[in-house]
Amino acid sequence: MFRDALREEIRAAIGRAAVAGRLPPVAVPAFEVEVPRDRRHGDYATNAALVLAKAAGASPRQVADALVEAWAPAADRVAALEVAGPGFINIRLAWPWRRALVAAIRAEGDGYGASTVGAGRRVNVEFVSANPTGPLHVGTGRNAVIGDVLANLLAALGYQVTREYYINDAGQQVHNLARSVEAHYFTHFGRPRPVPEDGYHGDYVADLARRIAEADGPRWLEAPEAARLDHFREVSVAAVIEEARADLARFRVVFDVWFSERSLVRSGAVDRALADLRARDYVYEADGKTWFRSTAFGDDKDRVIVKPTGEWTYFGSDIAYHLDKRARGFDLMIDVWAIDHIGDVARVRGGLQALGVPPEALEILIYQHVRLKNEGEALRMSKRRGEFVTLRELIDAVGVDAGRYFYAMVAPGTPMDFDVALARAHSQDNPVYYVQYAHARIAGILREAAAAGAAAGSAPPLDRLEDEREWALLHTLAELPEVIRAAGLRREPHRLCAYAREVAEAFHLFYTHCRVLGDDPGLTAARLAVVEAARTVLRRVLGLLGVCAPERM
RNA sequence: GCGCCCGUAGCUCAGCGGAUAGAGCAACUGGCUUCGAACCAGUAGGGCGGGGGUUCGACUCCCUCCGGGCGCACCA
Repeated sequence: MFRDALREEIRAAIGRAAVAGRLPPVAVPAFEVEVPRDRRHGDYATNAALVLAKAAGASPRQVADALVEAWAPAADRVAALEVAGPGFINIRLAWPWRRALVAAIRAEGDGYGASTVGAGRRVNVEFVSANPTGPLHVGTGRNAVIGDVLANLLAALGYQVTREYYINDAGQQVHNLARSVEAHYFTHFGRPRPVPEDGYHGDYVADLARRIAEADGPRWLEAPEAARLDHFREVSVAAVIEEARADLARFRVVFDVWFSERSLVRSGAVDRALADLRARDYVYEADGKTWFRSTAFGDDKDRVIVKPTGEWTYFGSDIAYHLDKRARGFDLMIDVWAIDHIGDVARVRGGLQALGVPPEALEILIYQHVRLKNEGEALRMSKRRGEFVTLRELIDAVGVDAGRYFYAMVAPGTPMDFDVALARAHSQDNPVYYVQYAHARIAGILREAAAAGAAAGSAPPLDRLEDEREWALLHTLAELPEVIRAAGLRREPHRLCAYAREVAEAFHLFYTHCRVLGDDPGLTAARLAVVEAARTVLRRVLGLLGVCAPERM
């Protein structure tokens, strides 16, 4: 609330300075009100004079002096203005305004930090969408957390958010899975067959075959191959997806829509997309295949869209899939993809653009791989070979809270080294506990207060707040709306973790120096109000991260 | 070879064009008869891969080189 208000005051001051002839009448440039890194530079600082100097034809410090003179803020809002450094104006707030934040946060409650910048626009966040050919692995965990936290952030910003999982149940990979299950099925009934070279080799494949054998007996041995593979594929995909759904739910990731690629193909949507592309002259036939002119949209070569067999490539159905999302009324589509798909971005964007979808309607959020190590040894993961660490194993080892925080903490664009052994050993040192501990301490204070009959009440005497440590905490709490906005609009969930740590640190400092429960009922009530405000913010941030805010630890 | 991404403290990572680049872990020192010590206070440790450029100001933007990752399928 402070930053926005200050920005307005400064804008007005620039106008007044111009009217008074202290500044030439120039267009007001974009300027910032920010929290200075060094607290000695005040509570807030603005670079308004620096960005104004050139157009004003004066030195930044002269402009700053003029602005300060024209501003002359109310004494109960701003305690001091100071021109410093190259021409910053440093701002120190007065206590009456500082205290007003406590009342504001208490009034807004759990809604504090939300905004309406999304204006109800409909957003589809598609994430995870792992091939339904085996258990989710630890790399997927990163995708799950990035997508889920981003969805939470967008909802807090006033977007109408749908979480979606695209099930690739139509292509070669699920066919390979079916053939792998088939091999185990025959083996199960004493007719050993090797798992195909390009099949899936994990133990779970044998489990899938055994489940079919137990349910249906040997009757598929003599069934027509096509019917058998169809059935095996369908049953196996359903089982794998069910496992994924359960693992994700345990990780507190719940999807609104599970969208089947197969259903899309059956509906004829893919054919219609191709017909449309053809009508617009973006496809041609060559070498017995149908090609899409993706080079027209910056791709480095044209892409096959229909194979010689008449089957779709994944790319064809992907275009139809995104068109389907548009048809369902989404203004914005955000796909969360691992870095290994980066080469596909241009063609999918191109395909949609060719069909008249505006480029800004699709955003692809690329995140770097999770590199696995075990005690320093690099671990190569391969779902085909059945060599991977599952998401479930990770959660078993470190828990949901530490796992989610761990993934959320790192910027999507940064490769993440993940030492499994270290993750186990260090789960007790996970920064999430620092944050959760602050919340548990707050809960403890409020328990004690209730037991002693103390409470902030509806109108605590906030004028009793005058300690700089109290303000340091409030100052941090004031940033929540800004943090949610930045994290959501920039698609950078990790900012929440940095902020959560700052809030916890400010609270721990406050706790160490400012005794809450004491002999002075007025001071106790005022500080309890601060504690409640801190609890509101911590809950909110942890809630957005999908991490528990514990009452006790 | 081409395209995209990443190089910041011993390790893992933050850093929104601004003032003396931060945190966690690891190391070392000190603090519990008072609301929870999963905490706090302090010491030590890097000048941001190299070089140019833009800017009043660059870890941040541009160019280039070096190192690493991913991709360059009729797999998804």
